[in-house]
Amino acid sequence: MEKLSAAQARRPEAIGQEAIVQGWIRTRRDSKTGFSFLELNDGSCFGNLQIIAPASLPNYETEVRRLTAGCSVRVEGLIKASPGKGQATEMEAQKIIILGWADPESYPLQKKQHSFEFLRTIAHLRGRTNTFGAIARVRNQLCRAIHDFFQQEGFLYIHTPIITASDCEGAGAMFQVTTLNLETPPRNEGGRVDYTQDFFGRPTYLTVSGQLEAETLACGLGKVYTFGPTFRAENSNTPRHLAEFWMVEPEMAFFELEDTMDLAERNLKYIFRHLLEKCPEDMEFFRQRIDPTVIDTLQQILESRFLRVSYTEAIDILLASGRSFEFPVSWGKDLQAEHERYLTEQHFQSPVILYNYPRTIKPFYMKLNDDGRTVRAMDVLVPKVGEIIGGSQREDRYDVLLERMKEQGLNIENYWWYLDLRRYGTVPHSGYGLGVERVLQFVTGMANIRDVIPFPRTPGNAEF
RNA sequence: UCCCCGAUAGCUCAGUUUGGUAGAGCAGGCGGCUGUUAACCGCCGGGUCCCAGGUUCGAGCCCUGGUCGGGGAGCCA
Repeated sequence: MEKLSAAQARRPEAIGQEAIVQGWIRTRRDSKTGFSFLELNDGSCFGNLQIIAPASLPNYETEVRRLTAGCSVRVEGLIKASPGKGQATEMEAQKIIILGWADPESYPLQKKQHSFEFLRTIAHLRGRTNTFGAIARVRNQLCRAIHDFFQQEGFLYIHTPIITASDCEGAGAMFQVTTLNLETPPRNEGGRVDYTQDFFGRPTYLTVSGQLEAETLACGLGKVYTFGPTFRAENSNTPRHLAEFWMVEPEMAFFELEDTMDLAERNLKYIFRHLLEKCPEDMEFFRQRIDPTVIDTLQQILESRFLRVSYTEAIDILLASGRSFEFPVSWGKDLQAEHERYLTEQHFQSPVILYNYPRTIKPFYMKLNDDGRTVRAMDVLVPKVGEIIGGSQREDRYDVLLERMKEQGLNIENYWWYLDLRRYGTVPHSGYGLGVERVLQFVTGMANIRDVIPFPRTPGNAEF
């Protein structure tokens, strides 16, 4: 007998087939006229497979009638058209084997809504809920869409290192990686820790971005992207930050900033279209239970062109808005969350690409404009979530880059290889970073980033 | 890291204003009813009121400190 997933068994084509399905019970409803309804979910799709368990089953009274949420079962039976509403098919069970009981007195999940705060404390079980099942499936399709998009665009998928010796990549505090004994580290004559005895013979860290390494490969292979975990040791406690998150970083030789904005727009639209096509049930769940606007918002975005607004124009818009912001607006200061929200949610009511930021608020690697005051940076801002893409054209002139590195106090010796890219056959090139969890938040409407990754890492929290 | 808010049954919460040692719904058990579908109806069991001090005849409630969680801010994706 063939094993079917719940997704397969729910399709009308399966009617008439004898099959085995396996999964976890969501709920049981007894009918006194000689059978029970079981809702079985195996994660293969949002919906449950309805099992009809007749009282004639030998273990009906002893076992089937004791099934509660969370129990795991194997069911053999016949898939039939369902006379009830709510599902096309159902399985009439011929045999039900209980694989594992779930004591209802202690099993934490019930057939009701739980708070996301509570579910976070049982992250090992929350994948069995509607919401986290839907997120896992959307996350999967999101990653697939990312790969499909870049492959179709002719990019090479490359792997950049997780462990890096760059002491600063312009993106915040880092986690140190060491095999030294922290209780009694070796010391040199000056009394400082002797890192020549560490595993790599020098201080090393978890990467905060694969960008610099991606640049080296782009300057030889053309269009590349890296996609992996990224680590930030910032003490950030917000619904939009994780200490460990996933990021896609395309890097393109011979791309100017305008090419990059176009790519970012195609990239996001490709993802949104893919998710609407591949996850209609899950997206409908998010629309009904999480945020009623998610589907409409994505569809509107697909039909419109992203606006491109320079930082200077954005400042003018904010100043002319007549709004009183908590943080005053002035040219040269970075935009605050409230400013970005005003632009995306009030003024434009759509995603916006801001570009040409003041040099003083951006990292060393961004290309200086001819005005000497701004750099070729671009951020894609979306309503509610804020920045989901940050990118730039990279500085490709050796002298200018060296000057900016000194300006920002970098240890030049660690970046000799990065400077070499400008010393030998330098080319204009650009890239950006796309935060996977931020995109997931945007498309699902989930308010807290800790609920779009299975095992969130945040300050003080590394359970599971 | 800063500023607010919160922690009461397995879960979601009320009770805090005005101190007098706890309630509802859901979940669970039992019974009823029904091709049901977050099923429905009745009964029952279930609490270290986050922790440690303090005030008081008496603290879930007031005070102090801590722990954990949430929201906002900064940093950023």
